[in-house]
Amino acid sequence: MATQSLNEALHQLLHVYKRQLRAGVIRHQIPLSITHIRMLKGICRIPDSTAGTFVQRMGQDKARVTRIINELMNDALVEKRDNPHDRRSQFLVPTDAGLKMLGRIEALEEEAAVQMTGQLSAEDIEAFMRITATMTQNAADTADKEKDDHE
Amino acid sequence: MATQSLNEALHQLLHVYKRQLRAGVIRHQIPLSITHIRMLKGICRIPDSTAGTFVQRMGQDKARVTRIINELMNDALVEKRDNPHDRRSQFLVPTDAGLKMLGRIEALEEEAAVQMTGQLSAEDIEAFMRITATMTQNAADTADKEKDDHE
DNA sequence: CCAGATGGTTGATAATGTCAACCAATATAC
DNA sequence: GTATATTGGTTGACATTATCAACCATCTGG
Repeated sequence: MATQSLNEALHQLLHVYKRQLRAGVIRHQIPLSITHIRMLKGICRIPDSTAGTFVQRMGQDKARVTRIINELMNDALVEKRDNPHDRRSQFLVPTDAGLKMLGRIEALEEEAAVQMTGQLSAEDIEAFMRITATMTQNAADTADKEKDDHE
Repeated sequence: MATQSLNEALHQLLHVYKRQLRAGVIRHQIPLSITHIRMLKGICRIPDSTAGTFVQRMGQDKARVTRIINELMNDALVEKRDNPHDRRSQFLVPTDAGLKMLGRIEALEEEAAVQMTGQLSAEDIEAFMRITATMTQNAADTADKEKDDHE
């Protein structure tokens, strides 16, 4: 298998996917970047969200997670609540405006998925989900292994 | 099919893939970013490369392509040659140093591909390539359609 | 009680990506 | 032959993404 083509295929997919999302963001008039959208979505859907749970789940740098959360708070889309179990940490909850924004985000994501998957069978999509889950796990395992090697 | 999971699967894949490549860049001591690597690779492999052909093939913004080329020239990895057919345009060719760098790039990409595809069958990989080609085409078609709509 | 670890914050920087305005050259239409 | 439109590429500017380091407050384990 040409390794070149796997690498290049991934690059191109990443690129067009992001470009498509950005176009959708404009079309749906969502005043948020892609990462803000993902995070707001997560806060709306997952109870007891904290900065730390996003670091875990999204694999994002905690500095960046903090900044995104602050920007969502500045936009009055989420609020912080005390975490009675750990005063270092705060729970994140959506505001009414955040919940309303979620509706538009869901429309955007539905549309993006439909566009991406046109002409693909349900089997193909399921295979894609399974294969990308494996690839993601492989890549994450490699990174963890490296980190451990450095320690 | 949960549209959320397709979107999130793509985000996570993009993220871990890039992180893995960056780790590989460090490990192979390649003093280039991912985009510089892709472009140098393209220049080494494809005759009559110009800024314009990269814009076409990689779907990248021409401003960015120009900047990357300039940086590769500054690093003495590529050179420009006159294009006798069009004085606006220049052919890009690798230098000896660029060709040597290609060897390391190929090692990096081979390793990244092997890591990503661990535990996947040849059929899975082939399915992945086919499905991502369709998705990339779908997303690109959507973007082109939109652009036409605006004109 | 205290050293070490953890959750989160801020500063700084690099890479990626886009848009706009521009110039030189080419192509097209008349 | 010439004016106009288009194209290839350049530069300025800015936003988003991503990371690392240093730090503070708090928690954990011995």
